[in-house]
Amino acid sequence: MSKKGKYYITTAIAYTSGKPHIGNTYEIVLADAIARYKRAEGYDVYFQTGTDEHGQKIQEKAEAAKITPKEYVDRVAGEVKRIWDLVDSSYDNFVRTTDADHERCVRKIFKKLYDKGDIYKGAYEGLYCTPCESFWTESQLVDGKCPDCGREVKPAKEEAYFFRMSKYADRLIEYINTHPDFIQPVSRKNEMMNNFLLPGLQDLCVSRTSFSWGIPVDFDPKHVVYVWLDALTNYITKIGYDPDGSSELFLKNWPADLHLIGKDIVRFHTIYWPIFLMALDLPLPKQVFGHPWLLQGGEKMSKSKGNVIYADDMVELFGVDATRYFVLHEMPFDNDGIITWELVIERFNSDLANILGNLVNRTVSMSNKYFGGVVRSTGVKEDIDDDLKAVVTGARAKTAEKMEKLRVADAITEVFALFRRCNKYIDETTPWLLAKDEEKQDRLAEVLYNLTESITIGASLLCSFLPQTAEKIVSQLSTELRDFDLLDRFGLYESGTKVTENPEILFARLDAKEVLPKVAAIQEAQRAEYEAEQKQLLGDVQAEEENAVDIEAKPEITFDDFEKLQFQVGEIIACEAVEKSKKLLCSQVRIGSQVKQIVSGIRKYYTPEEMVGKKVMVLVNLKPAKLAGVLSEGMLLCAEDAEGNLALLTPEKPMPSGAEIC
RNA sequence: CGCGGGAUAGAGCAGUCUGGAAGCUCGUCGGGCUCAUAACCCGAAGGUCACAGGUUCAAAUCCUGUUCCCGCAACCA
Repeated sequence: MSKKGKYYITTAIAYTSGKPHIGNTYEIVLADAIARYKRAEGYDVYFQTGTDEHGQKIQEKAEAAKITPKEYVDRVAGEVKRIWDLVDSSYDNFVRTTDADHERCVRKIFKKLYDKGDIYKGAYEGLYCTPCESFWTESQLVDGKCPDCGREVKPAKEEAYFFRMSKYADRLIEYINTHPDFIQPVSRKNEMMNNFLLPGLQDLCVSRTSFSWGIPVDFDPKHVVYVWLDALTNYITKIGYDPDGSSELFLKNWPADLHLIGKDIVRFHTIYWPIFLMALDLPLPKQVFGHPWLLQGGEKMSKSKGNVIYADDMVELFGVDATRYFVLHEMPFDNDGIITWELVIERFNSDLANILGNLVNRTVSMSNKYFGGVVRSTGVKEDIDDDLKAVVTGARAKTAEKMEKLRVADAITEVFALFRRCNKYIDETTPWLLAKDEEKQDRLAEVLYNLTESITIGASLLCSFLPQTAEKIVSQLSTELRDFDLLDRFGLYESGTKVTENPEILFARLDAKEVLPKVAAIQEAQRAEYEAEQKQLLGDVQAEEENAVDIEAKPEITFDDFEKLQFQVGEIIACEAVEKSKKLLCSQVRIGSQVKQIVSGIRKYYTPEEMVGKKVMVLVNLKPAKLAGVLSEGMLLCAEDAEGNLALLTPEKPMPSGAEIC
């Protein structure tokens, strides 16, 4: 086969904060299908995946589990790799950001960028969001909250290193505009341009001192390298990039042909990553594809709902190839896809069992029944054969066209169109009638030959998507998967070959009534596990000692300033949760002779029932505002500890409603 | 008026960029067939393409407005 050149494909490396679910697993299967397909087409493919193992979140998780971060990531990375192997992914390299060679190279890269002046040392005074590991400026905050996750940000100051993003912004904009295929699907490109590039890029803080689980900065070891700089560079470090001289593998494979990632991290891959590469004087990847998500019945998967679907559960119930088939077939191109157990069963039965499995089975059975298993080409053709042959020999081109555009779901549909055509051919030729006619034995043989040949070609196309099944099929036909270059030719199946005598059922039909109870058991176990985890977390919190709290001091105010605030005792006479909101309670508060409606973010700490009857401290003259669409005419005062737990303030002795607080 | 995405047959989706007879798969109903895993093949029913305007010879597709849904964000008052 003629070599078509190299093809370097990567998935995002999985963050090792927990076990990946089917939505995460989808990415590796998709990448694997593309990698296998490209190999079959004759490309020299290098397929890299792995795990992203640094960061504060992991450090915290490890502490919670009372093990070292390394032990923690070893455990999770092992789990990730196990699942990747379980779904038959054919990666060439499974990388971990804790690998020594990666760490060494990241240090060098950081140093190089520092020496070059693209990274400079500064002091960061700003607001920090712990879960996102991100600093934000006042102007970036949306209503005082982290614009990424919406959680609290804390004032923090640290000495830090910054990357001059703005220096490269114009070049990046130019690149994106002149390379329309760079960001796929296109809708994401506009998002990046409008939201980040055109408004202007800020310099990015690329080091942290607030935790230690990361790669130390070479020349200033109390800093660790920002996780994204660490993670993104795996695409080059792990194929042998080195500022002091790169390996053959790197020189051959870079730039990457495709970074396959989830749509949530498009920003990092199409803005920060290209800019880092420009700074290193390296070419940019050819394409970044931000794939959509699989949603469980239209909802996001969450453990608390017990609706998370894991690859190993699916594999156990349906098998590896059925799992691969579902995620590949059901995932649309740029909108989110839906997965439910019912849909999986439906696809399994109608496509895998009925269309494909049954076709192979009936074909092999007929060869056995009529010719003792021997498949012979007799050359007794009829016009009706032509359409079959046209469809079969044209399938490769059709599939290739879809794959070229990364339309993997459509590509697999094309392969199944071939099998559907075969089923139709059986009806058109009615072999069972031919069998009854002595004079038509040669025609019958030719029909079965055509079918066997067609299935061989179909299986050869299928092998990128369902490798095990493709192998099983050709094994039943006593032949081998055929080279892609030969798939537009009909008639290469060796005449006189004897197929298997007892064809194994490829996919036994499933009965939803039997499968769904197993699903229910899985979901129940998940909920139980979640509750146990929550209980333990709660226990840990309670066990913690009571800590005094220091908060940042505000500027001194005058008595006149204080006089502007009017506080009164209010009695809560009614209270209900605010719909469409997770945190808010809406209370009717009697203050003297008037009643005010006040919305408070305390749902986590008080139920509506226990609120009623309380005498509380109210800031009365605050300008009314709408929260989550509900009018709020004041503020209930609370004390807050370091964890953000809240307690309402109430008069220490009984006081009437409306009493002034001064 | 926070940002973005969406609304096409009972279900899941394509088609929208580049206007030109509403499509695919599943399900339902009817028929055919019996080699096969109650599988396969053929046919039918089922849609005012969310709603209302507009542009056009022609709109699911372009424009304007409205409603509803979903992410994210918001939500400490």
